Amino acid sequence: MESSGQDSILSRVALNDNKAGMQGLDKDKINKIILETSKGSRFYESELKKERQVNQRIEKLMRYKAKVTEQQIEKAQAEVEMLAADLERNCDLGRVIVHVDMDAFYAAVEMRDCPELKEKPMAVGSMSMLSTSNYHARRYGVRAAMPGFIAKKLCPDLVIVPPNFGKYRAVSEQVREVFADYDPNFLPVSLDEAYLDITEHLQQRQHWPESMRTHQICEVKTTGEMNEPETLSPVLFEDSPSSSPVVPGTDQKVEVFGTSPEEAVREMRFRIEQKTRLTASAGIAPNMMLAKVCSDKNKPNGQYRILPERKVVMDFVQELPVRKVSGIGKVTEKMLAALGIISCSQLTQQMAMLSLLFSETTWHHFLQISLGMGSTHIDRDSERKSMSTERTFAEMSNVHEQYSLCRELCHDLAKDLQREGLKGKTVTLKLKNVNFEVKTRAFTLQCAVCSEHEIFAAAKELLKAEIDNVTPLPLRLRLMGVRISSFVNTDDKQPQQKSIKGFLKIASDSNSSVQPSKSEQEQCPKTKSPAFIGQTSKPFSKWRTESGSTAEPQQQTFFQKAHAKRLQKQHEQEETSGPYTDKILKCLPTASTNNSVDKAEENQTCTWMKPPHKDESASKADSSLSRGSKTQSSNMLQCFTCPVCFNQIETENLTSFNQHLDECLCGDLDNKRTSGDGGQDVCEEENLLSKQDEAIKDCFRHKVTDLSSASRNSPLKRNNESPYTSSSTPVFKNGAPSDCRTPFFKQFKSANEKRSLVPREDRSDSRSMAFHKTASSVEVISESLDTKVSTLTCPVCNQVQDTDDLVLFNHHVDMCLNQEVLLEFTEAVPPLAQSESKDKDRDKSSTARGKSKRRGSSPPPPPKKTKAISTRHTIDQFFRGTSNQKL
DNA sequence: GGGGGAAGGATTC
DNA sequence: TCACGGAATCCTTCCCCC
Repeated sequence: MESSGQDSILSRVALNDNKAGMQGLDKDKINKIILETSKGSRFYESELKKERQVNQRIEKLMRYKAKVTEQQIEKAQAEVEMLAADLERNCDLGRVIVHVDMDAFYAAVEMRDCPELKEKPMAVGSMSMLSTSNYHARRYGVRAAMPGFIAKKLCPDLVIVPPNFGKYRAVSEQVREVFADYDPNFLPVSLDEAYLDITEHLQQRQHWPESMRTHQICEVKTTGEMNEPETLSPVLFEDSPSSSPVVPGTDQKVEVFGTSPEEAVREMRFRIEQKTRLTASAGIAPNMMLAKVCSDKNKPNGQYRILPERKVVMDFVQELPVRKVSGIGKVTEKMLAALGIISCSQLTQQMAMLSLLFSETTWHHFLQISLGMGSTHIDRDSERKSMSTERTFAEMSNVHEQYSLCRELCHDLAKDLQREGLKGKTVTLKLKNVNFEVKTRAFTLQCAVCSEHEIFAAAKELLKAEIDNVTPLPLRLRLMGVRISSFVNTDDKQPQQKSIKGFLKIASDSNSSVQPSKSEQEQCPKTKSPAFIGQTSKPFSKWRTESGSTAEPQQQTFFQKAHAKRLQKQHEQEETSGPYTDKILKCLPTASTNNSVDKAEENQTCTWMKPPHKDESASKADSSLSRGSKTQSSNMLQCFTCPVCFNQIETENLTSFNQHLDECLCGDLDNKRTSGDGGQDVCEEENLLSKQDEAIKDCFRHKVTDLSSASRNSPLKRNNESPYTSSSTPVFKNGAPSDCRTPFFKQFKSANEKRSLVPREDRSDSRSMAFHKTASSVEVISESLDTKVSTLTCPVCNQVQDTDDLVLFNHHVDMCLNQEVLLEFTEAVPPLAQSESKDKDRDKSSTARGKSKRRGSSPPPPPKKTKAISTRHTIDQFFRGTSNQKL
C-alpha cells in the first residue's frame, strides 16, 4: 500500500524529464532524493491530497467507462468520424508556422556574461524556486520549476544565480528584432519564445538575390562584460551542435542561405546567434501545435520540420507521446494513461470512448491532436483578460499584517493597471494557507476600477470575510494575491479623456445635455458610482432636464440619475422634515467599532479627504502651466481654466489639458499613501488641517464629529451579521468613492452636463469660474466660513456653496454623493449580503463561504458532455484555423 | 433552461 | 536548518437569477 501510494505521488512530485537534456538520467535515484527531501512537508502532504483527488477522478472515469455500451460507442464513433472527415476536408497545410525557443534562455544569458559558469552546473532562480537550469545541471535532474533546496540536494555543486529580468528583456528585444524581419506580426509567447508565420517571407524570399541571403560571420564577439575572445555560442551542452557554420581553421567569412523554409529558419537562428551569442531551437510545421512540438525535437540549437503533407503529419503524430503536446499536463496525462493512452495513435483509436468520457471541448481538442491539427492562424490581437499580483511569504497570521499586505498588493496592482490604462470590474483575492490550500474569492463591482483605493475597498472586504470565517482561529497564510479582470473594452481605457471632451464641449454649449458615451455606459452599465459595491441597481425615474425633456434612465449619467432622485427626495424632504443635510448626517454608515484593524483601514482610506498641501498644488499648477505654454507655437491654441487649480491652461489639444486636470485631481494621493501604512485617524486628519485656517479647521472638526456620532446610529449596523454586508462600507466610510480622482472629476463633468460652465471670457475671476450660482448653501459647511465670496455650486445637489475652499467643497459634494448611496442602502440589503445569509441558512455548518459551491466536490462529478463549445478564447484557439471553423 | 458569476483546477513558461 | 513561484489563460462545475 505504502509502495503504491508512493508510486502514485511520484507523478506529482517526481522528476519530470520531459525536457531537453534530461534523457537517460537515473530517474529512480533522483526521485528517491526528491521524495526524501519533500516527504513530511506540508507541500508534500498537499500534493498527496491532490493526488488522491486525481485518483478519485480516474476511478469515476473508469466506472463511467465500464457502463458505456456498444451502441453508445458505435454512435460516438460515427460522430467522431464525421467530425474527423470534416476537419480533414478543411485542413490547411499551406502556412509555414515556426516556433522558436531560446535554449535555456536565462541560464544561457548568465553563462554568456559570466564565462566561469559555463563549466558548472548552474540554475537561475532562488532556493525556493528555479526558473531554468543549464544543461550541466539538467544531468543531475535539476530543472525549471524545481525548488532550489531540492536542486542542491541533487547537485550540491549547483550554482544558483538570482534572476536579472531586465537583462533578459534586453536580450529578448534583440531576438525579437530578428523575428520581425521574418514576420513583422510575430507572436511573442514569453521572453524566450515566439510563433512566426513565415509564409509571406518565403514567397518574397524566392525572388531575393543571393546577396540578400548572405550573412557575415562574426568570429569574435565581445560585450561589456566579456574581455576574452569568444567562440560564438556559449557551451550549453558538450555535444551541443553549433548553428554557426564556421568550420574551425577555415577562412570562411560569410554564409549563404537558401530559399527553403529550413534555410530561412536556419538563417534566423544564425542571425540570433550572431547578435546575442545565444542559440535557439525551432520547429517548422503547417500549424502552431506541431511547430511547438517540433521546436523541442532537436533541442538544443537545432530545428525540425514537418513537411506539409497529410501523410507526413500523420506519421509524425502517430508516435508522438500525448504529454509532448502543449496543453496536456501531468493530470491529463495520468487520466489518459489510465485509459491506456500514451501516444497520439492510441488517442485516435480511443476517440469514440473519449468523446463519451470528456466534455465536448476536451475531446474535440484530443481529436485535433490525434489528427495533427492546430491553429494555422497566429492570433496577435488577443487582449489581456486579467492582471494580478501575488506574493508568497513565511507564515502570516497577524490580521494587521494581512490587511497591510493586501493594501500593498492593491497598490502594486493599481500601478500596473494605470500603466496600461486598464480598468476592471472583478476583483479577486487569492489566498493560500500554510497547508497549500488555495482559495479565491471574487467580487464584481458595478463599475470598472483601477485605483488602489477602489481595488482595496473590495479586496479588503473579501479578506475580512475569510478572516471572519475562521475566527477565533487565525488565518494562517503563506500567499496572498489580488487579481483584477473583466476589463472594459479598449475604447474605455481612457474614459476620462472622453469625459473631459464631453465636459469641455458643454462649456461652449451650455444648454445641451451630454449623453453618456457607450464606453461610459459600459463602465457603469447601471450608472453606479464605484462606491456602490454590492448594490443592486434599481430603475431610476426618468431624468427631467431643465428644459423639461426627459431622457431614458439608461442614457442618464450617474449624476443625472442621482440628481433626479435627489430632487425628488428633496422635494419630499422639504415637505416633511428639515434641511436635507440633516438627513445626510443621520444616514451616514459606520465602520466596525470593535475591530481595530478595520478601524485603521477605515481611517487609512479616509486619507483622500485630506486637504492638499498648498505648495504642492501650486507647484503642480505651475508645471501644468508650463506644459501648456509649450504648445503656444500651435495655431490652434485654446485657453481653458482648470477647475481644480483655477489656472488658465493654454493648449492645443484636450488631451494635454486633461492630463493637467488629472494631475491636479490626484496629485497628492500617492504621497499620502506612502506616508505610512494607513493608521491615520481623525486626529491625524486634524493635524494635517492644523495649517489651515482655524475657522475651517473648526468647521471640519465639527463635521467629523457629526459624522461619527451620526454613524453610530447607522442602519447599516443592523446588517453587519454577514461579512459581506459591509462590502459597501469601506467606500461609504470615507464619505465618498474611495478615490478622489474619479468622483471629483465626475463632479465637474456632471456640473457641465447640467449646463454649468461659464465661458472663459465671462469670468472676471478665475477662481469663480466654475459653476452658476443657484440657491442657498448647505449650512454645516457654510457656518464657519469667513467672508470670502464663493460661487462654487455642488454638481450633485445643485446648491451654491458659501466657500471657495475646495477641500470643504469637495467634502460637501462627497456628502451629497453619499446620500445617493445611503438612500439606496437603507432601502435594500446588498445582494452579496443576501446571498451570504442565504448561504448560511442553507448550510450553517459550512464555514468557508466558497465551500458552498464545492461542497462535497472532492469526488468530482461524473464527466459529462457539454452542450456547446465556447466561442470565446478557448483551447480551440490554439487549434483554430480553417480546419476547425466549423466546430 | 440558459446566461453569467464564482470557485477550483490544469496548464504553460 | 527550513524550505516548493508568479502571472496568465482556459476549462469545468456549481449556483443563482431571469
